[in-house]
Amino acid sequence: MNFRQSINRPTLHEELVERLRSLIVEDMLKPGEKVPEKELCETFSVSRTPLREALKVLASEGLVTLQANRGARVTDVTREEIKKTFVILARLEQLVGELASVNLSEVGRARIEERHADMVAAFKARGRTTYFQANQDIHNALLEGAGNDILDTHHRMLESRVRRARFMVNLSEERWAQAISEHEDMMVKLRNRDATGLGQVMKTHMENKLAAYMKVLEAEDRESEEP
Amino acid sequence: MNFRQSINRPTLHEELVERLRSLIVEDMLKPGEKVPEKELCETFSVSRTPLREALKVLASEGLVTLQANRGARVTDVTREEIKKTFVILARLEQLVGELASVNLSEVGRARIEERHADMVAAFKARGRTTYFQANQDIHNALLEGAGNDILDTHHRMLESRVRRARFMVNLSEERWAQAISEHEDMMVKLRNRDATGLGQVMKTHMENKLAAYMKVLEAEDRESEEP
DNA sequence: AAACGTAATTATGAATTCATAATTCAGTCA
DNA sequence: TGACTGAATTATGAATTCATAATTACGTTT
Repeated sequence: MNFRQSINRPTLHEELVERLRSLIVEDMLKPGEKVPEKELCETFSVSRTPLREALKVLASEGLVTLQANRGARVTDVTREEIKKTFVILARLEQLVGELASVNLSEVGRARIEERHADMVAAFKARGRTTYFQANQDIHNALLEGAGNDILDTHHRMLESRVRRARFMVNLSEERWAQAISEHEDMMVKLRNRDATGLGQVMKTHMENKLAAYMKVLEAEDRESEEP
Repeated sequence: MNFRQSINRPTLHEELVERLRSLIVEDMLKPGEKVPEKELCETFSVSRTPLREALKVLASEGLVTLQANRGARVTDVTREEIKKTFVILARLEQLVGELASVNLSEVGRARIEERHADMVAAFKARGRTTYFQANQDIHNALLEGAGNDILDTHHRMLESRVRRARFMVNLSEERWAQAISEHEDMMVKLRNRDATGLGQVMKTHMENKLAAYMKVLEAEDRESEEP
């Protein structure tokens, strides 16, 4: 039995890392903005020490940028960096696919199929929130099913940097339909335990996400040029 | 002109992260050992605050493990974790190869060829230290040539966890020769700007490193079983 | 002597304090 | 009016202090 869990009272800075990460990923703290140390200390009612420790950790993840004597700012992820991150994520996803094909239990696979059905239903009903949730669940389940916690850690780090980007991508109806079709493909490959196949699809899936995102951005660029 | 450099006095905790990382990677602080907070404060003559900040960062990189109210220990990387790390590294190396093939300048490539020649010479003279250095330089140059700094960051993080492992691997004469031959292959692919090819070789190179490492460990296991 | 319990010591997490760098803002001069 | 100067204010990095958890040392009991 595992007693760790029950005793485990996470330390303040750990909790703060989580909370701050959420604030950034959920876009409550916007890119480029200064991280209001004092204010956050008050809202979380902690002293500066653990908060600053948490900022150091987030900085090492790249979510926040520190400047000596000028405090922390939410990293403004440039388009170039988003590209770079997606390129890496695509490879990690490929690996996730290959590993999950081999390591995922039948029970786990069945659970993913269920969530997949939910996701398709959400698509048909155009329920974006439900869709996003199911989608997220599937990816997390695959990641967990891969059985490589270090892969998991790095995947999460990279993903948090481009989370905002991923949100806006699926807005296009065309891309949405394409994503669903890619997911269908993933389920087929998973059913057949086709490691290489699933890896390939997941890699492509991610690459298409990037392509769709860049397309959205370019459209925005054109708009702002000639209003 | 860039004045940043001249003004740039890195903060204490940043410097400490570097120093501590070195201590761990160079095996001055051994796995499983407690990180002697007080002692290190004295040797670096800093207070506990920046040192502990540095430890938090190293913990997020996985180099150190924190336990609430029990301080920090150098992470004892298990065999399983080394495997998991190598698997990821192999994929990242593959990506490095593909990107470097495309992005590396001719000048950069020439410089790598030079270092490659040094490495081969070191191999022939059985100069391990020189060999390791040249090898490291080549990999760093490729990583830099890939032109993806985020890839670089994550690669370094993962590599630092298995640094010790990589050191002992090349000890076998057989593996050493194989590594040289793989490097020759890499140079050919790089000369031809064969992105897929270089990626493949580099992936395999890393996978072979893992295999060799596991072989060494298994041999050690057998020894300890029947002395 | 070994096992237990308890007091003393030490180490740790977090708050507070302190020195200094950065920023703001009022006042001056062109 | 607007750019510049320098004092006042604020924010930041780092040292110190404080409360508490963990560890050690020691004495007691069997």
